[in-house]
Amino acid sequence: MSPNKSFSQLEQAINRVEARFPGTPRQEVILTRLLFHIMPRLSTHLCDNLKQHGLNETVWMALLALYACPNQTLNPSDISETLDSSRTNATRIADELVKNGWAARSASAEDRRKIVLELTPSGVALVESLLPFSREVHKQLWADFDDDEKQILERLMRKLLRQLGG
Amino acid sequence: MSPNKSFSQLEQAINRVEARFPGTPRQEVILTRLLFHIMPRLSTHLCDNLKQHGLNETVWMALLALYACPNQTLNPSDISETLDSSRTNATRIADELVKNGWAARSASAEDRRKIVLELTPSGVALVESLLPFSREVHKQLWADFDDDEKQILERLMRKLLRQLGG
DNA sequence: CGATTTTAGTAACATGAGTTACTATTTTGC
DNA sequence: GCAAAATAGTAACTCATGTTACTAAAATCG
Repeated sequence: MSPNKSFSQLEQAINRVEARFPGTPRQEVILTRLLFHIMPRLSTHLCDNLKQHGLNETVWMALLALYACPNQTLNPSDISETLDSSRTNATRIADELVKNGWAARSASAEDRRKIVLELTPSGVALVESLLPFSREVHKQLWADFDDDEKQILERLMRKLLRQLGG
Repeated sequence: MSPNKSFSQLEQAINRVEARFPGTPRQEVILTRLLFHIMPRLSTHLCDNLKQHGLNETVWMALLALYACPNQTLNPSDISETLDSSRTNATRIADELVKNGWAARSASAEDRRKIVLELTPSGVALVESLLPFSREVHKQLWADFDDDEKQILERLMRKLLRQLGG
């Protein structure tokens, strides 16, 4: 993973830049950098807990998206939208799901441009066997945060997302 | 960029998974997903504002790291540590800096395993010309957040980072 | 001191995801 | 109804970065 010991090295760099060329919006820079520092660690953390079962974060989310659908079917475009990734990537994810027998591709009857991806029984079984595990990981990740803190954080993140046009 | 309209699609999926297989730690999942939703947008946002000047987020951070040093020199390993990326990537970043004439490579006198990267006058000029611009972007990004909110957010993010071993 | 371990840098390879370009199909608007 | 525009899926290519393997040069310690 990342070889860095802590965030402090970066903080010192910020301080020294300020000394040489004053005018840093210090807290704004720190907040932004904290996000960049957190994300690879969060990714790795969640992925590690899935890799043991032969899947990665993206494929897991796709499985959940399928599982969430009434008839557990989705078009690649829906995958792309729900996972917030490109249509190209949706094709790849579909390939991966089919290759592992977790979903099956078939042509759509009503719109022949479309492909239908349907979760197989094996896919359903995988989701239901991993869900409790995944939920435990999420609970532990946020275990140090009390209800107030989580509430505030959710509000602030939504605000940031809005600012970024999401 | 990302084709998704909003976060709501994902929230609905979370709700439907809960309906089918109860027990979701809802807020914890939402918080985690918000981070994943925010980051690509934040990356793109910051990158867009640098691409116009022929550099990307990583190279910009490396330039700043060099600029922050007393004698504006750094070893590739230092780059790797400060930017929280692999030594391999540090080599690539160094290649990029040298190729553009922003830094120069030379052998270290005291430790012959090491390479010294030194910011050139052209590199210094680039940093100082872009800094005000970059600072403006940061200020606007967090403009909707008051001091209290930023304070709390910083505290909570540091806590999360600690939880992730950063 | 000399053998072993650690550190620095890098190249070759692997992974994951975006961009562009293309085809087939459907929808729209005269 | 049909020409033009929009949409779905995909392949080929590109970009950014991590992993593994290797070499050379210190540092350690017995």
